[in-house]
Amino acid sequence: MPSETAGSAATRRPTIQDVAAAAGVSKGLVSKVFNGGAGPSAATTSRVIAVADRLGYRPNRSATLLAKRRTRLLGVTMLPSNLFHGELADLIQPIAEKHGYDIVLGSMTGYSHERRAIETLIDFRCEALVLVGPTMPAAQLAAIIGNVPAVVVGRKVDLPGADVVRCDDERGVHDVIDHLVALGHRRIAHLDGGSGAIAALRRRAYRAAMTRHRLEPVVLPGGMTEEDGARAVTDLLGHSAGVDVTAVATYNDRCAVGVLDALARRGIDVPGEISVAGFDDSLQARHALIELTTVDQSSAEQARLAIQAVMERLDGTRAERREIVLPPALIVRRTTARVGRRRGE
Amino acid sequence: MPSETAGSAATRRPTIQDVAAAAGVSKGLVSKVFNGGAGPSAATTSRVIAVADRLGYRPNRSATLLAKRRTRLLGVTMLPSNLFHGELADLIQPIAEKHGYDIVLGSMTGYSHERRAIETLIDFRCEALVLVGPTMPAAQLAAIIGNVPAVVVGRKVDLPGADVVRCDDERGVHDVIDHLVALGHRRIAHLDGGSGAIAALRRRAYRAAMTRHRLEPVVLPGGMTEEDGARAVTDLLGHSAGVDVTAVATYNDRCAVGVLDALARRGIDVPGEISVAGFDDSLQARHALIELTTVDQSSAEQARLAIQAVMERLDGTRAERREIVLPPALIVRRTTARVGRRRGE
DNA sequence: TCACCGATGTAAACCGGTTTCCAAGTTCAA
DNA sequence: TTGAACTTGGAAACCGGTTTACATCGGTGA
Repeated sequence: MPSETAGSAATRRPTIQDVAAAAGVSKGLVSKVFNGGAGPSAATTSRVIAVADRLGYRPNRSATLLAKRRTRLLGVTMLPSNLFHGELADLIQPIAEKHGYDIVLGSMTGYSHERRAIETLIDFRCEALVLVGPTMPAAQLAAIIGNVPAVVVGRKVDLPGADVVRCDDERGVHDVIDHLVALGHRRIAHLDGGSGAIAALRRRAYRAAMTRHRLEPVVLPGGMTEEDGARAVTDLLGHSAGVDVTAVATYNDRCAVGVLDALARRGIDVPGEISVAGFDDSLQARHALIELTTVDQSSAEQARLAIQAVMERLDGTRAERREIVLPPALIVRRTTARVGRRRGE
Repeated sequence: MPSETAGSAATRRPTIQDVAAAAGVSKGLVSKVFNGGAGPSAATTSRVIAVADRLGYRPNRSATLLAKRRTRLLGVTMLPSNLFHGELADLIQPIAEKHGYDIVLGSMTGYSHERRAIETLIDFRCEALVLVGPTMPAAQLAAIIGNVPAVVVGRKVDLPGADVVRCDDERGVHDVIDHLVALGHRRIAHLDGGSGAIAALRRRAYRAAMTRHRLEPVVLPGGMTEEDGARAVTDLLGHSAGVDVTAVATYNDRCAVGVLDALARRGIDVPGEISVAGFDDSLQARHALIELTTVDQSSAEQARLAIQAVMERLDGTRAERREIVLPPALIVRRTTARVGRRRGE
């Protein structure tokens, strides 16, 4: 039996050199065996593979990445606790794989980590980035990604090197407001999504839609989560000004669910007393006990188009910037209804 | 102005060699500047940093990983679309960071990808693994992780090298069944979680609890998602055998939510006609329109203990295997009630 | 018999960092 | 004044692969 180098450290992983020595060939040849290049004969190939198997050899990823010209890695930033992001990542994975790319997830927890997450992905030499709902200012974003091909998903942002795939948020918001106005609502509040860029966009769209209907906008400071939605309701009902709001259009479904929660706890009927509309058409929204009126952004389609865009960049098929805007679809469910009377009136 | 090497390829990222050349020092010294070792003087340090800044230098992660003895990387496997996993990953990140570790997310989509996800993390030379709810058989798992320190979260599994942090699932299930029995239920069905290991455990616990109460177990084939829960209800009500079930204890909250959904669509009152209990105490469960009776597994505590366990392994503080079992907490909400009369009886 | 060719394999450079070892210069105490 | 110790920095080995240039060899056609 050929000696396997020292064999002293039971802990050290075998390297390509160990395999080469055990098989009695050079390490260059072993590399060719695994990368399917011309050179090794059939006999050698099977012998090397057998030895590698016996030794439990697996190539060192870092070394491979360092030595190879291309990494075939796709970086995807996401917020792990955001189900929308998670679903998108799930959808992206198999598509990227079909194109021969592995994906690396960069988890951004909170705002400051967004920068770090992107930098980490670039440091791993990802060939392209898929940025799911980044919240940074465009200029900062541009500075960080430099000339790495990127596609931004879900947010309107003007970066020379980055494509954009998103749903037409403005139209989605307008559709919601039109729907509520058609139901007779006049005092329609918007529960916003905080300081992010998408939140700002939807807020502006809300203001525009209200103005178009000659109605006065009421923006409630909110956030991205159920807690934010619930808290906003507490704030709203605390003020006397809030009591005559008959409908709330929220930043996303999560907020809307929080709003429904808070209203239910107070015994306020939806949609009898207040109508509520969300945004995303998440799984939660479809639930029979919730049946939230919301806007579908067709995330599967977004995932597909995002990968396609990035692949075109990598193939060199296309160099000019592209923005793909998908039409949203208003999904009317149970939580919106014709404006009604207040309890006790 | 010092020349910056060739300057021809505007695209190539500057390397440590470029910085060294531009600053007029050796690359070894540049490395020391960034890694805070003894050697460089204050003047040199600031000069090198200035040059690096100007050039936009960032170290190549692969090269660093390859050259360094330690990677200070923690691999975390997760299913991106699973909110429970996402929340756990979110909780793990800051704790790991406090210990000086970065985390790499390995996304496993479906069963076969679980192996690939773990292998990828090992190939990245993660020093330790946090496996969130792995579904593989223990023997396979052992073969893949080899002697990489690992902690399994949420699942009872007996691997010599791997610690386990989990909630006492058996007790959680027993608590649920005891609770339902105390409410007078006798025909209590279990909607199981499919083929995974955790599902098997909870299924067995359910059978044991029923047997203890001298009741006959009824296991409905389910799965992990809302759809599975809803489908199980359809199946159940299709059979005449199903109609006398008065309570359903599900594998997790997601199924339970699906069950509630399906029941609501059929106009079956919960908890008037059927009681439903979940498992996880997820955000969904707490919602005012749902108020699901469920079991809390204190995921924040699990995250903390998981990192602690893995750090002890890495520090060499502890070598023997440890299994930490957290007590579950039954959370009684609205969806379970004293057994009632059927509609129309 | 000779020049040439394809198949197979080796040696060495290289990817971009880190780390060890050593040299040169400075400072300081004896 | 000398030499020990400390500071600062450079040269080179190394991490584990990939890739290029080249060597070797049996076979082949002229």
